[in-house]
Order: sequence, then C-alpha cells, then structure tokens
Amino acid sequence: MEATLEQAVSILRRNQLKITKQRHALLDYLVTYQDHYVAISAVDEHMRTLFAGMSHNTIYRNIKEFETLGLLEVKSADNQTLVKYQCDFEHQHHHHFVCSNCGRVIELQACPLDAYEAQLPGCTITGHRMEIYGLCDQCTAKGVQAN
Amino acid sequence: MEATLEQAVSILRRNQLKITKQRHALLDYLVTYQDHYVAISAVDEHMRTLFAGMSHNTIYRNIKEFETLGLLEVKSADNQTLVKYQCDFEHQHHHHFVCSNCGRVIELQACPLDAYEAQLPGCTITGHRMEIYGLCDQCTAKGVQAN
DNA sequence: CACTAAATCATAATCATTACTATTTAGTTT
DNA sequence: AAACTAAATAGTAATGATTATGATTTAGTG
Ligand SMILES: [Mn+2]
Ligand SMILES: [Mn+2]
Ligand SMILES: [Zn+2]
Ligand SMILES: [Zn+2]
Repeated sequence: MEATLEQAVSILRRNQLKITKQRHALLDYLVTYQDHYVAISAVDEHMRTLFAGMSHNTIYRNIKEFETLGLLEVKSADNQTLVKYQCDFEHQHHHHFVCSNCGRVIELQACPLDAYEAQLPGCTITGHRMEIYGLCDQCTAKGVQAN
Repeated sequence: MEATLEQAVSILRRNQLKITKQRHALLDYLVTYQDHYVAISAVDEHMRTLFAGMSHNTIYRNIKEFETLGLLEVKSADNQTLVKYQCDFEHQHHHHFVCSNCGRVIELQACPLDAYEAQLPGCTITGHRMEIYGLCDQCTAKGVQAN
C-alpha cells in the first residue's frame, strides 16, 4: 500500500496541526521520495531554492514533527539525518534493502527478531533495526561496481 | 575472545604505522570501552584533558585509521559517530544488543541474512546491519524504565 | 473581520568534524 | 649515537549540519 499526500494531510488535521503552505510543499517534496532515503540537509537546500526565504528551522522542526506523527522514517548516517516518506502509515513492520548506488529501497518481509529473543534472557527488548546493503537488481544488471 | 591492546599495537606495526604516544594513549582509552559504544566527540574531549594540547585532527584521523585496520566498529547515531573497540580482530561475524540505559553491548550469535536472500533476486548484497535495543538484564532487574 | 495560538522568518549560535601548514618525531640509516 | 626523512602532530581556522532566539506573520476559528 502506497502512502499518499492526502493521508498525510489528514493526519496533520487529526492532530490539530495547521496546514501551512510550507508544510504542504514539504510533504509534496517528500512524497516524491517514497522509495529513497534523503538527507534532511538536501531537503533543506532544495526547499529553500524552491520556496525562497524558507527558514532552516521550519524545515527541521516540521520534519521532526512528521516523524513523531509516523509520517517519516528516520535514520542517521555519515553525520547526517536521512528521512524517507513512510511506506505505510499503518506501521506494518518490515525491513529494508538499500541500494548503495541508486539509493532505491526494497521492502523485505519477515523479521529476524524472534530468533534472538532466547539469547537475551532477562532483557527487555524495545526495538531493533535491520538493513541490508548492496546493489539493486537494476544496478547489478547495469554492471555497476560495488564499493 | 577479548581483543587486547598488544594485538592492536602489533597490527599497527604490521601495517607500518608508527607507534606514537598519542596513538598508544588513544588505544589505551578505547580498550576500556570494549563493550560500549562511545561518541568520537566524547573520546576527543577526554583525550584532550588527559593529553594536553592533543589535536582534534589527530584523534579523528587515527580513529578513521583504526577503523580501516579493523580495530574499531563504527556506527552513526544522532548526528555523531560512535565507536567501539572491536570485540574480535579475527572478524567473527555477529550482531549486537545495545542497552539503551547503560549502553552495555551483548553479543548475539547467528545472522539473519540467509533468510532474506531469496527476496532479493538479481541484487548484490554487500553488507547488512542488525541491532536490537532495549534494557539489559541488569538494568531490567533494577527496574529501570524503558523510554 | 477580528482574534489568538501556532507557525514562520531572519539571524546568529552551537557542535561535530575537517582542512591547512608549520613543526615535531618514530623509525631507519649511516 | 647523530643524521635523515617520511609520517605524524599541533595549532588554528573553516565548514557544514543542526538548533536557538525573538520578532513577525498566518491558519483556523467564531
Ligand atoms: Mn519501508
Ligand atoms: Mn561485537
Ligand atoms: Zn540500485
Ligand atoms: Zn543496561
């Protein structure tokens, strides 16, 4: 199921957040990256050309807000924060393969967590993260070299 | 198997890197964090009190070098780079549980990768990362609240 | 249209990390 | 043991991502 911009807007409404043109433009941009992670700083740069005079603060604050609402997935890499428009607002749990050449994200089914619980007696598990890296089928077919 | 400081020093030698007192002090500090991730910026701050006048550059550059040599594990979180003295220089593959209260790292056996390969036909897998988060047995026993 | 809390702008600050160049030093050679 | 030299470090400043602040604007409401 693809998450749409309209869904996101209605989630803002449901949480009594104002639908500003800045927020709309930001979501509009993020929705084009449904299947890629983008650096917030790149989003920032883009928005500020597209939307003259938009404040850093506005972009960063809203992205944080969107994360809280579950509209975005966030991760940290290489001293940057990367975001990706959430695949599915119903929070269906899954993992990702990320192409290190084109950045494409492929969703993976199943979760390895169960297999590890027995190794952590007495511990409280609150979360986990698993990601696989490599070259997607298209990039592999093109003969791109893995770094 | 615990990795020792002497092993690290001999790996520097083997790679024709000079054993400076700065490098030795740095390794000496990192080895005390065998089972925790530490922010490089925190290592930097500590080394500069302990070793008056040590340059940022020296710390960051050497940590990068140590990573290349396989002496350190590195990850990115919260706009910082975290490092951990490698558990085992023979690169025995495994995953981690990280306590979000005390930071303790517990090693996990087995790897979930195989189960996913069938879902990525035509792709080239070059790496993966899996981590489980929560409270370790000691912190759970103390009644620490999970955030 | 007026109201007001929420959101944005504009600017500057902060923090981690990197760049640069003169100086020092570990390890080697004479 | 002194000389040599490539490698490493110090000291300083720059960069880049992100956050803070306080004045101004605006979305949504009645
Ligand atoms: Mn997904
Ligand atoms: Mn380990
Ligand atoms: Zn690709
Ligand atoms: Zn713990």
